[in-house]
Amino acid sequence: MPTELVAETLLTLSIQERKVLILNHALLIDVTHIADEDLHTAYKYGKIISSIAPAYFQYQIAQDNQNLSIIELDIQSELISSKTDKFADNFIEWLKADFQKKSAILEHHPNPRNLFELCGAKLLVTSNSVTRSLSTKMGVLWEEIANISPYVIIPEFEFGIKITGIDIILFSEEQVKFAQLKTLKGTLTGSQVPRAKHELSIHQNPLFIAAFNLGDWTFNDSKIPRIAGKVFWEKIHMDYNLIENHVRNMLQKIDKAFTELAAK
DNA sequence: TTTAAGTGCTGCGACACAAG
DNA sequence: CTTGTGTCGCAGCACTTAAA
Repeated sequence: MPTELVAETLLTLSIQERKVLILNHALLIDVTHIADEDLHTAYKYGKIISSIAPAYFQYQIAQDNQNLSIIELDIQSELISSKTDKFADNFIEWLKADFQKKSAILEHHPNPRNLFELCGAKLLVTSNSVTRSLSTKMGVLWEEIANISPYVIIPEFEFGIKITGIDIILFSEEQVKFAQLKTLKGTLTGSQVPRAKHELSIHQNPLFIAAFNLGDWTFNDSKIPRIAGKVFWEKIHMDYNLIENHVRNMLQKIDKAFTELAAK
């Protein structure tokens, strides 16, 4: 068992090795003051990661400066579009498969799972699964795009570790912040809000983020700040208009593919 | 009266795990 | 090794109540 954990050693390892190392160190963290047992591991991971995060961010930022910096808008644009293009391609493939799957279900209709299947409404049943699936998958896309920034750490991508209630860790105003990243301001449904507050409140500098400044807030807490859209992306030195444009192209491409499949 | 906030309900996909 | 099942996190919508 190593005695201390520093960013420099972590950076030389594979994701899997990082995970093991962090797991081992997490065992030593005291959690007796955390009431909710379900959040014990989340608290441990938070502690470990916040201890190495400052150096980790410094490294990422230095590395970014050395290479082709994302501060260059054309480079940033290139990085974003590679994500959105890939997303569109993958999703359209999924769309085709989903249409076929739904056709098969409607032909045999063994056990209808919802009203649309029961009634053989092919386009409606597909629309239902398409919008839901699209929303969910895009949630991950925002994380991937944000991860382009050296001011961001996604624990899952970087360490292979999921922290309950934490999607993203970011460095801004000289602080390491633990946050949830959602699509819209109103993404969280009523019953999910108290849980989100609870999960965030055990970490230092919690933050609630909506990737887009759309809808109305459903998250409201006196101690946990919230930010949306451009304000967020600027904090991690990314250009909001660039992102919006690439996402617009992506969704229009997907929309077109959906229309064509529906017309068949 | 209109607007905002709070709550409960729904379905889909990813994942873990057990049963076959 | 495959298949079924349960849990969790993702999303949107309807409704009620309180505030402006």
